[in-house]
Amino acid sequence: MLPAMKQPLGIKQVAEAAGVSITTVSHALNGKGRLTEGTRQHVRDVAERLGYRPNATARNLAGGRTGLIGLAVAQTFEGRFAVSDFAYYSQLMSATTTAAMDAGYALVLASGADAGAWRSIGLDGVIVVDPVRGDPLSREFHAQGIPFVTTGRVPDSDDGHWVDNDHRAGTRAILDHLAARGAQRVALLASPPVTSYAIDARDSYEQWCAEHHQEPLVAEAHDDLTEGSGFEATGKLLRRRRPPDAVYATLDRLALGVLLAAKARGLSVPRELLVAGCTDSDAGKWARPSLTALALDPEEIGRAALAMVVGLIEGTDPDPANVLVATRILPRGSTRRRVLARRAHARA
Amino acid sequence: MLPAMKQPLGIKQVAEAAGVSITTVSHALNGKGRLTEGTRQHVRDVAERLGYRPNATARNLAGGRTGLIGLAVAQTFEGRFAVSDFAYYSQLMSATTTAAMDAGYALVLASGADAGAWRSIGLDGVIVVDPVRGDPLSREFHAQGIPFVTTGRVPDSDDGHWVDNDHRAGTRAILDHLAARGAQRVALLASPPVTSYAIDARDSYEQWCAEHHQEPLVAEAHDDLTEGSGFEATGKLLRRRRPPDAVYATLDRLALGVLLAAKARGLSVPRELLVAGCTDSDAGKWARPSLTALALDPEEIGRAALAMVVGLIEGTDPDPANVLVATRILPRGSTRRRVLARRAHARA
DNA sequence: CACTATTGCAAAAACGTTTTTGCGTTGTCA
DNA sequence: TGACAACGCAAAAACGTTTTTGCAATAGTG
Repeated sequence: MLPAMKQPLGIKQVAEAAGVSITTVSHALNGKGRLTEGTRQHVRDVAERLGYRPNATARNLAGGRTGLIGLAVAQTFEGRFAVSDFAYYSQLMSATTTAAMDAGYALVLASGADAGAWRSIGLDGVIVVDPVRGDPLSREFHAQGIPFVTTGRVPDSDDGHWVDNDHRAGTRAILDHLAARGAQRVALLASPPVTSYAIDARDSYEQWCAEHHQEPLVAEAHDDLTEGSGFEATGKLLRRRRPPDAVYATLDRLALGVLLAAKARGLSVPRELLVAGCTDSDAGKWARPSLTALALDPEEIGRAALAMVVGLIEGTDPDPANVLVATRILPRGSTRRRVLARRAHARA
Repeated sequence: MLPAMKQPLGIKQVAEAAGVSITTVSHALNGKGRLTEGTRQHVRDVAERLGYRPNATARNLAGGRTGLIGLAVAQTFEGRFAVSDFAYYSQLMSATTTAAMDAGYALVLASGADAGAWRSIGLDGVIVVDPVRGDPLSREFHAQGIPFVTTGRVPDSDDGHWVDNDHRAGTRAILDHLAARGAQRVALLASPPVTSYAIDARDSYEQWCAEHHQEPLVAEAHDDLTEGSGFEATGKLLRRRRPPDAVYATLDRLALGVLLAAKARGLSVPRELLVAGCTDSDAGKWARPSLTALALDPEEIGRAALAMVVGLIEGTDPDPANVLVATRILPRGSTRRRVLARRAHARA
């Protein structure tokens, strides 16, 4: 079968084959203009027979929109688009993609590593995930006049459109949970305060400590935000003269590191140390003891952010400009204090 | 600050401000044409000062490319883009995104649920993940003449460009591993044979059984491919008159279901039942006993697929048209048979 | 010094649509 | 039957770039 001299199949060819003008073809296929149903159907048939697909780029140029929404993860690690490293990101991305499709948009992915890479893509709007202080991505999109919504707030700047987990309430709730399970001295294992969630957790923690007459005890995970960092940071906490009897880690992977560190030092969880982490994940569910989590709702975050950015794009100014998504506590083994254990603790 | 009457900032405005033609602006910014270095720099300065960003859509229309590569997951569940449900997909997607950025492309995501959604996006190429039998997505892209690469082969059609895990070799290796740990009667817990990996695993298993004079024992996970399905299917296996003493599940989540089922029946893993799963995941690492896995390499798959589709796009016909990526076995607790256990088994 | 290359830039044609405008033709009503 | 609206479609102008072509002015050559 000789491949026919591949002449481009455009609206012009369809018009010719159907014996009408390109205007009529466009109108017929898009349901616009004034055409007899007969003409409309005829054109549709011809287009179908020829297998015509309108050129998306040309359509975008004429229509002034691309149907693309960007999803940029601001917090990257060594330039990699490390979505798979955190279940939260995976779920957020997945739900956002589904929501975007439902709204007639497609999602374009990239890391925030270089803002320039975004320049060559025509985006109708953008969702910036976990913006950092003085976020370059947000600046870029603002400069370009592209509507954008952030997931998490831009630190030191409360304006703009954003969707966020209610970290303040959540942090207080999980600290209350730990206290209710007998914790007398809760430490915070936190990521560096470059994102709003890290800042919120820290602030709430300190406030909570003040209210509960506890001395704040904060360890910061350096390097990456993995189990290794959590392990290391926990080591320092436990070597203190007055070690904590509970740790709340602001990320599940850090919390898993706490479990490992406890095990390495022969500390029993939850008997001698209560552990809770933020963000639920499979790993936490399967760990032994299973990890009590402050569950965020990345899927709702994604859906809300998408709805908001679509609102911005399509002109219906979203009101309110900010959305807080509720969190909930999933109590599991790592904070399950048995009667026996409680007595043992009381003696200590 | 009154917002200035927002006149569009295009190449025309830059040309006017710089006192040159739009041709010169285009040439200056793209490093083409014949211009004095002075002119070139002058135009660049003006463009910079005005904050000019070329319109991506127009550029695409003129240039005939969009810089977009689609990533379509063919196997969807109830229309959702369920990337986050499987670590394999998350990692594949993440690595592919990074690779795409490095190659100067951006990745567009969508589920394979409706092939039509892809029509309105101008894609230079597509990666179809885990195509199913008679894959509608592949058909669509083939019809549109868009270069595409599949990750996993299209069942019943070995042609086309594809990248795949070496499931045949991997399956044999993991079965050998189980046999070496004392398994006498290995069952296969498989997903429905709609994708090439499911088919490959099944074929290899049956072949291996024939060679090792074992009666094949296949259970199929219905409904979804989650722990629940694995649990249920395992129940049926274990209720047989001659139950298996080892199970290989073609998906990690199914394998986790096997662990749960064993626990529910009071069967000790690995002493009384060996368990292995395909694809490594955090959950498997943290499970107790930890799950022996046939680790795939989604990141390499993603990178290879991306390189291949870029090759197709840019005309350098990729040779070979097919790539097999090696797998490796990660032996963990679920197949760790101790001396004592082996003796117990020998007696049984 | 005449003739040809080369240089530096501008004009214009593409890219493939959508949308606005325009213009005959037909139908309606007084 | 004439005026006017409604109808059915075509022509042409956008959309904002890139790329090809063209044309002076300058430099190089015999």
